[in-house]
Amino acid sequence: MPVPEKPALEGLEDSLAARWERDGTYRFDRTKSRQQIYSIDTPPPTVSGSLHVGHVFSYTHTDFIARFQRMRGKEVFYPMGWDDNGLPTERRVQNFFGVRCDPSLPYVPNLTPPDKPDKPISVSRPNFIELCTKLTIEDEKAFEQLWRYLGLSVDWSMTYATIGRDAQLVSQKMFLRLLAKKLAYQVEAPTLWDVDFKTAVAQAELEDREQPGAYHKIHFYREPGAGNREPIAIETTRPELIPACVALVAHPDDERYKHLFDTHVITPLFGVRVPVRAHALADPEKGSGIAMICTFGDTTDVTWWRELKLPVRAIVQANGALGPVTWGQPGWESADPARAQAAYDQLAGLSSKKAQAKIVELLRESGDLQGEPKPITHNVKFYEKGDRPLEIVTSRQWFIKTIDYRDEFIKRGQEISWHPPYMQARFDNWVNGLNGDWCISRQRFFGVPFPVWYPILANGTIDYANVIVPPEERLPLDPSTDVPDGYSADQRGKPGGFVGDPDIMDTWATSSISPQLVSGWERDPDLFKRTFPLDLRPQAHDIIRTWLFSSVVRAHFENESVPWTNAAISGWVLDPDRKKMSKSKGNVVTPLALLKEHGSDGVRYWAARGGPGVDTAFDPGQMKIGRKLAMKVLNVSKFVLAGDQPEGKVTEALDRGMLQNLAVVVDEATAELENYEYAKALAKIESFFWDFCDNYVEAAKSRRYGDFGPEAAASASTAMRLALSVLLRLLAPYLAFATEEVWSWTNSGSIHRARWPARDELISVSGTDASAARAVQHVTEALNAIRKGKTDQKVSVGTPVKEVVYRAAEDAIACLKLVERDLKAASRSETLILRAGEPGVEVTLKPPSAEATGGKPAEG
RNA sequence: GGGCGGUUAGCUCAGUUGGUAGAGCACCGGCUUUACACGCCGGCUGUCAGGGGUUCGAGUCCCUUACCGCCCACCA
Repeated sequence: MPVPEKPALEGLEDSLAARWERDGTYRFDRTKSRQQIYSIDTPPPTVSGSLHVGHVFSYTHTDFIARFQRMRGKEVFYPMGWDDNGLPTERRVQNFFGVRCDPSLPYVPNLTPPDKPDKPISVSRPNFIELCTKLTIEDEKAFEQLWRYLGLSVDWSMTYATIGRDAQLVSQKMFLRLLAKKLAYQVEAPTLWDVDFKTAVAQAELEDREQPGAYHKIHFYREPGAGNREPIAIETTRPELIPACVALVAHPDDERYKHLFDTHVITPLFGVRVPVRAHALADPEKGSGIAMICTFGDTTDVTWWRELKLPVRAIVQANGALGPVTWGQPGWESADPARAQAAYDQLAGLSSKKAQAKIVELLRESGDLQGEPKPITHNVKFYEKGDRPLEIVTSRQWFIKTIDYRDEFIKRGQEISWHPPYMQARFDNWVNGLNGDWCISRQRFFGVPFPVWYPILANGTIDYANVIVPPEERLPLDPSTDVPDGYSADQRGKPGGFVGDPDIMDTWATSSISPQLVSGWERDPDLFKRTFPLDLRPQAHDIIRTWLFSSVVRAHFENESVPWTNAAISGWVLDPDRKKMSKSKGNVVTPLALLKEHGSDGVRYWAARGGPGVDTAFDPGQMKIGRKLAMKVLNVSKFVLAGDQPEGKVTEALDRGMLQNLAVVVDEATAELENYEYAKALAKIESFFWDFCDNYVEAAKSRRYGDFGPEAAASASTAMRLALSVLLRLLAPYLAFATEEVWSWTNSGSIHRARWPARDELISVSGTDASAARAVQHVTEALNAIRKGKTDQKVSVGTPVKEVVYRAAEDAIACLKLVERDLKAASRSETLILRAGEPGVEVTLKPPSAEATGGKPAEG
């Protein structure tokens, strides 16, 4: 392809993306050995949302590394996944199709949801999943287009979906392996619970939100005959949980309450006899210093309940409302059951919030509320996607063991190279701060089901202790539709029959197996051998505690290995208020519009300036600069490559010095990129590139035009072409489009499969004499001084002048003698005098000629 | 309360093992210069967050304070 007359960036994204696809430029060659392969565990973006500028930022970082490794000669394994699993998709499907999932229904083949049903229709879980797939497939196409336009060098023949068949297979198989090793277990226990989604949630999915609340001072009483009848004042923010109170607790050293320890007190309204206990977690400074333990108000209650071995009196149901209670029954003993019942009946069926208002009335009437509630704001735990505070509900859930293995996880963390290194501390902090095993079951529908069933005993109760496990060959399966071996379908739900586990796996339980999923674990042993453990996990820092941690757990238990050897943690994109861009309102920029406006190379350049782990400001100004850089690449390339330039030996000092300096840049940039410091590498490359354009090319230009004969010209053009070739390759990971465009003018293959530059290809041409390298630096200084001399006299730097006298240190002058011809030509002076001495420059203009004076009127 | 990161020119950020403060943008001025006006040249701009210490010498090392961001713990 010839050098174009007017090179342009417009349209390169579409035309080159199409060419890369046609030529299979990024196609993974799976015949290469593990040594030759560089494998990436790409994060699958959530397709139910939309891609934002933060995604563009971090995915581009991965692409820099992928392109660098590919040019270094590695065969890059770079798949892309779609996270179409989980609650966001489920909610969208419900609204879009007007359906609800009912796992008890059988699968209906070829189900089409009606247009606009009046009320949601119920469908089976497999049908629901089909609809999810149908909806997300469109999103995935749009995402792929954006990634192609941005220039991600992904092998698009290797995509996966987190709800896909393989993802289910791997998730279920790895779960059964954990079960067999007793690393997964189920237990009925208090669990953090979202009352709207009606599902358990994990520690990692919590967030705190500031909420208004109030301290209520309420009265408990000592048992008759156990001392004075003065009420004991307890401060609580959740008076509605008084009926669930199982004890009071104070600090063991608290003198105010020591006399009450191991005595009993009576709860207000309900007359329940509860013990007073001592526990170090009770804070004497807080409230009245003595607290109510309820089953369960918060996680501290759970701790106390467990450690003090207290009974359960649970009142909050799965839907968040207070459930029915018959007072006087075992577990609900009361000194006055009729009174307790009368009070409780006014609370039953109400949500926590409404029950609280009601019980305040009741307490006021009975005189057990001291003063008025004192409003406060406090942090309350929420499910990160939820709308109401979490409750703690006792339910049967699946767990993966983690707390007993914390030390092993920390050791795995040490086997991973973290980029930047300090991110490892976040991992260590999280692991050391774990306070319970990992709850992986969710009471939702759109996700990977637990592939197990339970027998139903003759009396109709479910025998959870004897889990029915399928052979691995049957996976993936859905226990709500599939039937366990040895049973028939009509035995489902019947005494003597079976029932499927109704739950699905937590989103992190399924996404944590992405290393095994992409590498073909247990499905493609050949691929697995060549890619696992992977070389790189790129991801953002906010999900170290979730995705990164859970992936380490799974690989540790299944593969006895780390899942990958490098973790590259990218920062966030911040808006001008220093808030995370994707979270604050009204600042989300459509990525495609951004790419169209500034060009993909412009946006890639901006992304490249945010180093690993560094939160970076959204800055269109940087994108403009990137676009200018890309444009400059096109233009200087046009100059260097256009026309028939003579080839020959590189003999001139200026040329050899420039190539030597470039060799240093190659070494430095390579070292930075090997260390995942793509931003630092770019800064060095870019700085050299501009110096090359503004100083070297300017100084060598006259000679290359042939002003000093063909051999001198050949030296210049040969050196320039070599330098350009190296610079293009150094810039290729960043400016994927502009560099490919230029490369195509003189090469047939893709620059992205070209060899990464090495110092040898430069040094073998330039030699290594230090004076030549220094001469280039001195030429730049001299040129700058001479240009300043001209600018001071208000003439263009291209103006021919009569005489230039340049003075500098003796060794600088000695170097400049080597390149005197070039300097004289670039300064456009009839006479150039180089002199050792105090640094300085004198530029003598030509006397104004008759035509010049006549043609240009003097300033007024 | 614990941990991690940050605070350098109006803005965005570099500053490797301590050795006279840098780049780009913005701003101002000059320049049709045969690759490029998406260009070229020049100029202006700093108590390196505050305080203390080590040192001949600190943006850089140590201590400390403040502020910003994130993570965790606590939230009766």
